[in-house]
Amino acid sequence: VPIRLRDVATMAGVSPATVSRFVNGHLRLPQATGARILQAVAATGYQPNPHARRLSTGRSDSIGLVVPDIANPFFARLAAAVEAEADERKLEVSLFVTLNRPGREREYVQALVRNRVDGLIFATNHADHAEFGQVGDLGDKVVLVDEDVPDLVAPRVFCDNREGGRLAGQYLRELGHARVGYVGAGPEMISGRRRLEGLRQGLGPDAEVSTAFCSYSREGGVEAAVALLEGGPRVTAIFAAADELAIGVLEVLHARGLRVPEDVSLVGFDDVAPLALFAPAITALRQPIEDMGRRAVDLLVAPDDGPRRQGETILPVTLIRRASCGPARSTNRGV
Amino acid sequence: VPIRLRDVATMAGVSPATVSRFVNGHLRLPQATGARILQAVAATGYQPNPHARRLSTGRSDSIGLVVPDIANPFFARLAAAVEAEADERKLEVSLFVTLNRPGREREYVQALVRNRVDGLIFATNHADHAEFGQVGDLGDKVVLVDEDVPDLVAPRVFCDNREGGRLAGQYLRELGHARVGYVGAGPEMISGRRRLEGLRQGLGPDAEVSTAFCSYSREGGVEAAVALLEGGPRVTAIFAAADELAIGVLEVLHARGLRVPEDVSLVGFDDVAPLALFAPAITALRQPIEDMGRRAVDLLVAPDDGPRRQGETILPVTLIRRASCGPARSTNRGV
DNA sequence: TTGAAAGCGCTAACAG
DNA sequence: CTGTTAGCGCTTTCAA
Repeated sequence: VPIRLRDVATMAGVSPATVSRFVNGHLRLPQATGARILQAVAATGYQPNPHARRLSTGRSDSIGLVVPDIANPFFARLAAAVEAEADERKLEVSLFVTLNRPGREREYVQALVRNRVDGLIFATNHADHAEFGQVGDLGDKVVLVDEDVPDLVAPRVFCDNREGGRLAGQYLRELGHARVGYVGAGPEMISGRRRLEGLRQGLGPDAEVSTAFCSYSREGGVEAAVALLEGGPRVTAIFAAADELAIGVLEVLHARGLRVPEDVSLVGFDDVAPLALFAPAITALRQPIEDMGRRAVDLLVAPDDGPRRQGETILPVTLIRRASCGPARSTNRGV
Repeated sequence: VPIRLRDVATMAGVSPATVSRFVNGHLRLPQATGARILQAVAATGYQPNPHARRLSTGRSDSIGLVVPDIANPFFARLAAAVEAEADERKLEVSLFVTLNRPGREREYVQALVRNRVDGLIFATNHADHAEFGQVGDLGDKVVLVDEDVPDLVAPRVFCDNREGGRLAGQYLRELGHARVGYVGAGPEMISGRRRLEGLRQGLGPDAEVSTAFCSYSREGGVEAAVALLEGGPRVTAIFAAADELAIGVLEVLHARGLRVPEDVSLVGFDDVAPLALFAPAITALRQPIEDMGRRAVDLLVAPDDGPRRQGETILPVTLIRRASCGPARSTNRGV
């Protein structure tokens, strides 16, 4: 039989309201009374009924994490960070996976509006958010992570995409590369746009960059790599705007007998896969995922008018140099 | 302003009870009345308040997924499968990450008992479940996945651990290996015990296997590999009972200048990491994680007395042959 | 068949 | 400062 607040109250010889206030910390009680209550709670093993509490308060003390695919290591690590931070704040996390199913986002907003969750941490990796972008005022209950949703008013947590691109471009330029391929999201996505801009900036005005836009998936990387190989000028290096893309590119390169980095250099982005053990170990920009996840929760629970609620939070990226980039030589077989 | 059931009822000219019954499918209504209700729902955009419903029914229509670490690709993929299956059944999933923090498991059981979730899918990768094993009757509300918790009465979903070990052993024997190292969990864990038994069985009675027990983590793999290298007889092949372990072993091998498979062959387990792209591509037993996750949800929602509720469900594993295993030669440098 | 009313367990005005 | 009371919004017996 479940123990109710009332049972505890009876046992401690006080009213339910007193117990409620006391256990929720809204009330200081004389030593003796407090002890009696605590004692009754311990004796009965009382645990409050969360649904009753939620119905009464209108809060759920839980947040929703929306990701395209939790099997993707990037979002899995984001989830780990979000869960850890939420846990510290006694918040439960509900997992919502979109798998790019249309209409899902609206459902999650409904979940929010109906107080099923107190807030939403929203991560995406594609650009199609027709419905979601249009929802009106979500009252600072949503935080966007990693990718933008145009027209949606909400604080954002991004890594420094532009700087990441710039770092890669600069590094490649130092190695002498002047014809570089970009594999990644197109300008309709903020990550794609900024990384590409950064890449161009880092490479300098004399470099030539060929772009092959694709979705963030291994297949996307394969297709883009093929497109790069078949059309346009030969490149001596490829910048792939995600690990999975780099993996797809690498597969194509391997399949065509192109060596990395002797024939083509390769830079990835995210650094969530065990890139160090690949053949060759892949150089990549590392996103501060843990920080991003924790910060997102931070922002979500911050008071509505707090200073941290506005605009973008940009967290720094790091270039992790491994074996997949080498000097551009005139003898390169190129792509 | 939120729309309540009552508002819809008023608008449709019926009582709240009727609307409730109708929208929950407990009641068939004359065409006209039904249409009026539907119309009112649509017009107002009514969404039931989940907390009120949960309080009233004592169900939450959500399940808890307990994993040691969601950043671990194995559990991330398990989560993806569980979420997908749960979603199809209109079940929400709450994510509980233990990070091996003691006492957590008791909390999750409490969550279960308090109806915060209707059921728990429980995955672990260590053996210490003192408290959890002791809880009494969970009323068929828990399903164990991937690893056992002794003394806990609940249906279990495992991959065919013994067969996995056997397949590896047999393969290695065919390649001529007679001195093999085992890196993985010890006999206190069902995965460790069965995989090792299977390995011995597949290798046959004449083979010699050295064991290095460790926790399921990259560091565990490193330590175990070092132990294997330093103590005991040289081995010509290593069976690592998890991908991460194989990765740790590979790191040590690389660091010591040992070539795979020329000097040592290596077999992993799980096949969740992008093993095909490693140097060398790693041979591994593939677990049917998607099936395991879906089946677990299945079992959880099955009626209490259904035939599927009892005992273990064993799902088949597959040996994926890649480049990390080669013939045992007398010229092997060995370990 | 439909409706009125009680109640799920908790919180928070309000009153004493 | 403590207790009484009225909900939170839904489901569901029970009565009509």
